Amino acid sequence: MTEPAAEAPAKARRGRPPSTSLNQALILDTALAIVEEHGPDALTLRRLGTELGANHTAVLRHFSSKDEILLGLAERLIERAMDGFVPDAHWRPTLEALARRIRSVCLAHPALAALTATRVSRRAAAFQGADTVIRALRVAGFDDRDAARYYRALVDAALAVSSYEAATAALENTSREGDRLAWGREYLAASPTRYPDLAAVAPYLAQADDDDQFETILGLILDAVEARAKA
Amino acid sequence: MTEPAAEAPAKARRGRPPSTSLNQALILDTALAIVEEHGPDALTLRRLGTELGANHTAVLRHFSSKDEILLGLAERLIERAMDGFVPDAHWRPTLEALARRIRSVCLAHPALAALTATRVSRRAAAFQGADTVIRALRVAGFDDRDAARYYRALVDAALAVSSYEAATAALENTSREGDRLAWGREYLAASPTRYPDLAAVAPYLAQADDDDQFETILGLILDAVEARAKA
DNA sequence: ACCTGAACACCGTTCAAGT
DNA sequence: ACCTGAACACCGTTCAAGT
Repeated sequence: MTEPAAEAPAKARRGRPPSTSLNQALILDTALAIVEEHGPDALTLRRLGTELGANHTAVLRHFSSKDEILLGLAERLIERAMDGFVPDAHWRPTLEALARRIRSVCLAHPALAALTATRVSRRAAAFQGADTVIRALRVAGFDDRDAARYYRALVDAALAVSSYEAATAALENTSREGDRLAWGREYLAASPTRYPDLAAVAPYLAQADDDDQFETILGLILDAVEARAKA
Repeated sequence: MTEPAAEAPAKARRGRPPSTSLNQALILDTALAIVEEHGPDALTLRRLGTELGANHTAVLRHFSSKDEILLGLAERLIERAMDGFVPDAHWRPTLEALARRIRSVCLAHPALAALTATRVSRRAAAFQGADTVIRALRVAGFDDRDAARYYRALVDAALAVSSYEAATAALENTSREGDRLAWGREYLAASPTRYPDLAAVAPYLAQADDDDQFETILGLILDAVEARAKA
C-alpha cells in the first residue's frame, strides 16, 4: 500500500491538482454562498467545513481565524463595487455612480454588508475608489485639503447609510419579526395630542420608500458640495 | 423557621421588596454595565446571571429572549439621547443639537450603539425626537410631504453615521488590532503612480479627525436643507 | 410566581496524531 | 504540507422540578 515517496518536490506531478483540496479562494466562495443563502449567523466554521467536505478545523490552515475570513469577504465587497467602473466625464455623475454602486453591493448582499462594512476602509482594494473620488473633487475645484476632507465625508456617509440599510434588511430576513411595515403603522397610531407634528405628517412617513430616501440624502450632500465648489 | 403564609396577596406586606429579586430595570442596568465594561461580546446570559447572583436562565423569566434585552437597551439609548433636550428657538440649531446628541450617545456607549442602533427607530421613545425634528422642518417652511421626507433622511443619516463610527470604535476596543492609525499610514504608502490623486492628498487624510468629519457631513446636509427651504 | 439544574444542540480554537 | 479527531471552554434556549 505504501507508495514510493518523491525525493524532491516534483515540479509537474502529473494529475496533481495545484492545491490538494482547500485554498483561500474556494473557502471565501463557500463562505459567501452560506452567508447569502442562510444569513450571517449561519457562517460557522463547522458549517463551512461540512459544505467544503472537510473537517471543520481544516479551514484554520488557510485563515488564522474566523475574523480573517470576514476581512477576506470585505475585500470581495469592495471588488464587486468597483468592478468595471468607468468614471464619467463630469465629477458629480462620477460621485453619484460610485455612491449608488456602494449601496447596490450592500443591498445585493445585505448579510455580508452588515457583517463587514466597518472593515472595508482598511482594505487595499479601496484605493482605486479613493483615488477616483479624490480626482473628482479636485476636478470640481477643491484644494488638496478640502478634497481630502470631502472624500472622507462622502465615502463615510455612503458606506454608513448603505450598511445601516443593509443591516436593517438583514435583520428582517434573519429574525422572524419581519414586520418593517409596523414602522408606518406605529407612527400612524402615535398620539396626535402629544406628538402633533408627527401625527400631521404620519401618512407620508409610511409611504416613503428606501430608494427615494437614499437619493434624498445623496442629493442633499452633493448639492452642498456643488455649492461649496462654486464658492 | 416556617413563617405563616399570607392567605391573600397582602397589599402592603411589611419589609417585602416590591419584586423579590429580579426585574427588567435591574437586568438592563446590569447588561449595560457589562457591555460598557467588557464589550458587546461579553453580554451573555450566563455572565448576566453570574453578575446578578442568579441562575443564568432566570433572566428569561423577565425577557423572552436575549434579543428582547437588546431592544430594551436600544430604548435606553434613545432615552439618554433625548434626556432634558429643549428645542432651540430656530430650526437649524435644533436639528444640529439633536444630531450631535445622537452622536454623543453613540460615542459614549460605542459597544451598545453598535449592538442596538438598527433597532432604535422602532421604539416608542423615538416619538419625541421625531416630533421635534418634524416641527423644525415645518417651521423651516416645508410642506407635510417634504417634512416627512427630510425627517427620514436626517435621522437615518445621523443614526447611520453615528453608529458606523461607534461600530468602528467598538471594534478597536474589542479586537486586539487597535491600529486605526494604520489607516493613515497605509494611504501614505499607496503607490503615487497608480493612485496619483490619492497620493497627492494623503497627508491631509491622515490628519482628519472624527469630530471634524461628523460636523462636515452635518454641515453639508443642513446647508442643502436650508437652501431647499428657501426655494 | 419565580427560580434552579440538568440537558440539548450548538459555537471558535488548540493540539497531538495521522498520512 | 495538509488534514483529522478529540478536547476545551464556551454559547442560547427548553423544561421538569423545586420552593
